[in-house]
Amino acid sequence: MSSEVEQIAQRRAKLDEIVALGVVPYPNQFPRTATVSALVEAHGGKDGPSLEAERPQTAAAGRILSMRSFGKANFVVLSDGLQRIQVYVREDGLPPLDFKIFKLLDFGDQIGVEGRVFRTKTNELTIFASRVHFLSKCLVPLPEKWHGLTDVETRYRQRYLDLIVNPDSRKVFETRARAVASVRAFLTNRNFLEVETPMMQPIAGGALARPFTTHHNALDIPLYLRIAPELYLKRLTVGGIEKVFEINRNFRNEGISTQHNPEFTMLEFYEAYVDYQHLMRLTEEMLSTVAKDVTGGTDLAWGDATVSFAAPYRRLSLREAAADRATAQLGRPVTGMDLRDRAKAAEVAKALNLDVQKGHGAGKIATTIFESLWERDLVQPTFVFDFPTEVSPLSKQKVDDPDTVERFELYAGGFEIANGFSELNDPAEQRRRFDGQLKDRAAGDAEAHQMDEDYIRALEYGLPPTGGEGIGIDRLVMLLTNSPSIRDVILFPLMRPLSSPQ
RNA sequence: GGGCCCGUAGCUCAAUUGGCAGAGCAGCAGACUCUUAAUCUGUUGGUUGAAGGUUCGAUUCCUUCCGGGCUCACCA
Repeated sequence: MSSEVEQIAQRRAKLDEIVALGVVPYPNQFPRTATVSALVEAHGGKDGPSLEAERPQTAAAGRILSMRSFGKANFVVLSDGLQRIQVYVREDGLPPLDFKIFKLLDFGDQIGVEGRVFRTKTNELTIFASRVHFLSKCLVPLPEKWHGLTDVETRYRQRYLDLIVNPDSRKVFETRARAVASVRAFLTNRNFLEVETPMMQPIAGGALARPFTTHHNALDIPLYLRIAPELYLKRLTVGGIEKVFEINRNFRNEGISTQHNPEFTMLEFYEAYVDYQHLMRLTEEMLSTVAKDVTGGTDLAWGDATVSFAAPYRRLSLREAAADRATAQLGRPVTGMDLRDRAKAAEVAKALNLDVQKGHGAGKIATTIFESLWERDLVQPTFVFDFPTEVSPLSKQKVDDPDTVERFELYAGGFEIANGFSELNDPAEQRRRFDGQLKDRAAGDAEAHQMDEDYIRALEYGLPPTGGEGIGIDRLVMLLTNSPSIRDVILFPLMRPLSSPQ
């Protein structure tokens, strides 16, 4: 009998036998003296004779990842989730009760082991067990030791299984943690203050996206899960926090793809008295530093390519770059100036088989043309700068060019990973921009920005010239870990719930 | 939401033109006191994602549904 149900029954019966031996089935603690990782770290470089001389004693604990039995001699691979060490269990090496317990163990069980560290004849670092303690039962059969777990659905739905049997998965999340720590250190070292602003907001602002809605009972008001922290962070800049950042979740009620999860982690930072040129330089410095901290270098493997995060990054003017490629694509001259003219831009877009909607002005069309012709090819880090004002309701216009804002997006790996701009700090102009967004909204654009009177009031107190930027942490981690899907770098990506059988 | 593809034992995968649902690992029983994908002998385990349909006969063909992957659209 060895269907899953039957194997669970067998394992439960073994647990009962362990209890019958007088053992506490689920003990409350185990006093270990070292983690498996610490043992590997401490003794991994020592040879057999030096370990024989030292005879280091240890008490370690972990999950059994494989068992090789020779009857009275047995080898067990023990894991702390990060590293693995072999345990040698022989009948004449430990108390009779411990050996009885050992014989009732299964692949996947949690045990504690006391013993000394040595090397076997085959030079494997090993704990020679003098005691074996039962810590917890794995009642459900685990995936196979050799092939591991490859079914992506199960890996995402039961991430714990993925972490148990696929060491590479654990490495991704170790890397993710180091990347976040590196970003935090980079900014903190430059006197940025880390803050936390509302995740539940009465007006979901700071980006163009559809929010999730919720409701507060006591106040009886609707609330939105934030789509960006932007407007709150700029209120803090008004309040005199000249360098501020937040690393936290945003929520957008939109499609799911290999590059989109409904909740995702964003870094946003604001620095007073600087413009977008400064932000681009700071970004180059930050990302090359993070890449080095996390991977040891600035060259990252990305599929078949290598992405270099060494500064400086290529810079492309949005309209000029779009016009260049449109020229090549259509075999006739298209200029950046053409893309400022609604009729000409729409004509070019149609020639490129792009969808042009009535409400879309020249700026939106130029942006669409750029994305369709360039985005996928931007594998090496590239700043795309000088966006149309029309698609940038929170960015500051260029002094000599009101149709263009001081804004950039950073692309790498073929997708956008950052968005930064000189912040619009003129309250009157901000009100005009919001009014323009309200018209889009009235025309049916659910992602258009809402009016935020409280934010305008804050601007009326005087926001200094400020540069602000958001960096998608999940996408950055995708690049740092060579992960093709955002779900590979999010521990529990959103999945459709499995319907329970009636 | 559209298009294409996938779903077989706990895991990884087979199954010829529509003709008895299989293997390896895991499990179970046994041998084995330095193995490491241990080995050897024996062995259990299936509502082939679900429900219908066609057929003498369906894992295979058709329909619907459920779940997933890639991709397009949308977005970061």
